[in-house]
Amino acid sequence: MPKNPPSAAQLLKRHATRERLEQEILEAAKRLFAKRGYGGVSLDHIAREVGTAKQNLLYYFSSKEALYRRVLHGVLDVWLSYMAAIVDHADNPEMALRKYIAGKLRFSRDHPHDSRVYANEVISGAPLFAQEIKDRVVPALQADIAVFNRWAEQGVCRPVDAAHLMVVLWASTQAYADSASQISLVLGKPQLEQQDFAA
Amino acid sequence: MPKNPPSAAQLLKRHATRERLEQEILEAAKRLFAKRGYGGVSLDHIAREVGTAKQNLLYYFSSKEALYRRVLHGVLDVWLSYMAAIVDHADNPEMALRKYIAGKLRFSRDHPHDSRVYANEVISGAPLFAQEIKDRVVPALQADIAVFNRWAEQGVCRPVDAAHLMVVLWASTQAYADSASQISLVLGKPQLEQQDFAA
DNA sequence: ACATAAACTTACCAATTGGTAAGTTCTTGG
DNA sequence: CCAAGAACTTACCAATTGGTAAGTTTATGT
Repeated sequence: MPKNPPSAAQLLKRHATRERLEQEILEAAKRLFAKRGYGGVSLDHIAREVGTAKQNLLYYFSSKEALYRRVLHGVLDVWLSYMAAIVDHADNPEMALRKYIAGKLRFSRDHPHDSRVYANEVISGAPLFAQEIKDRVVPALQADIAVFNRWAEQGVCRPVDAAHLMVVLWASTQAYADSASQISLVLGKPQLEQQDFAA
Repeated sequence: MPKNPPSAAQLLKRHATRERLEQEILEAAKRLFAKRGYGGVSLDHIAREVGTAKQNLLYYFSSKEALYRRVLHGVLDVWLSYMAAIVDHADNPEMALRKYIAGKLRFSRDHPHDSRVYANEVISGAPLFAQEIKDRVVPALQADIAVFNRWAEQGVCRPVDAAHLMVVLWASTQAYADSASQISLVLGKPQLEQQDFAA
């Protein structure tokens, strides 16, 4: 009775191809969840977009909710990666702010789907997201808030309510992804960048 | 063969009771659409919330989409009613801005469901809303933008890109309704007002 | 060649979806 | 009391939902 333990190299290759399709699924699911929200998307929908069968999705992800959770997790990864900028320039408030806003605008421009999935989840009260937000987002935000408060103490910038400032920054930059359809309706064309750095 | 044309008074009364239930349905639908989005809500869901049968909804509204359209229309009514403030103080920029921000914050506080329905629709690309936005929202916004531009010409305020200023204002104030769950997670308590007028 | 496991399909399933058609109850004017 | 319309239910319907179970194909190491 021959045993067939696959070699390490083959395991890696399989792992790679599997991950590729998995990523494809996650990507398609993200797009659809971004547009229609969790309840508005069916597994069939996602499967057709990827070009496979619904049951194959369930081979990769044990349930719709599990798939959605993975999407959320990935979204949060990207989001946080764009958030790290502010601490890097902890010496110069204006520079830090500019970098920060630029980074978040880049996030909105480069990852609009991520931004919308995030927004959808927040609007619906973050039923599945609350714990991850509490664990990963809140600490990051509070670190940033702490930086602002330190600046205020040192007199290097005006004393603002940093928490609410963060809310305003977050909302404004996020808007350029979430409300893209409306903004382009108002402006005529979808443009960004130059005008925004003024505000 | 006796004919029974109902009297004018009775017609009014019937009309009134009918409208009351209709409003109840619209209210419940609004809450649910706000939380779960269009695709995430079923007619059964709404009917149960109102305490009647799904088929009775279809007696009042010819289809799910028709109901949703009515909800959207109502949301837009409320939204626009809170938007009229800025033109009333077309003489004093700071006063106008304060009134404006205060009004939109009041909207977010008093009508969070409306705000979220609106946001959901915008995020999903406004598939059913585009025309109404074009007809009703865009003119209002452009009127406001014109006011700002006039101020800039008169030198009574700094020359800003008014369109983007409106985007930022809209996003920031809206956020206090749409992202309520996240904001309260960051702050600990859900509070408003005093801190915001500072920003 | 061949066994084995991974990758993918086919065949179902009960529950729910939006919607139609045909009743039935309620109200009201005469 | 009764005709008549409005308000509401009951009974369906085909299509779709998320999910399970049991196949079948494909790749791979020996």
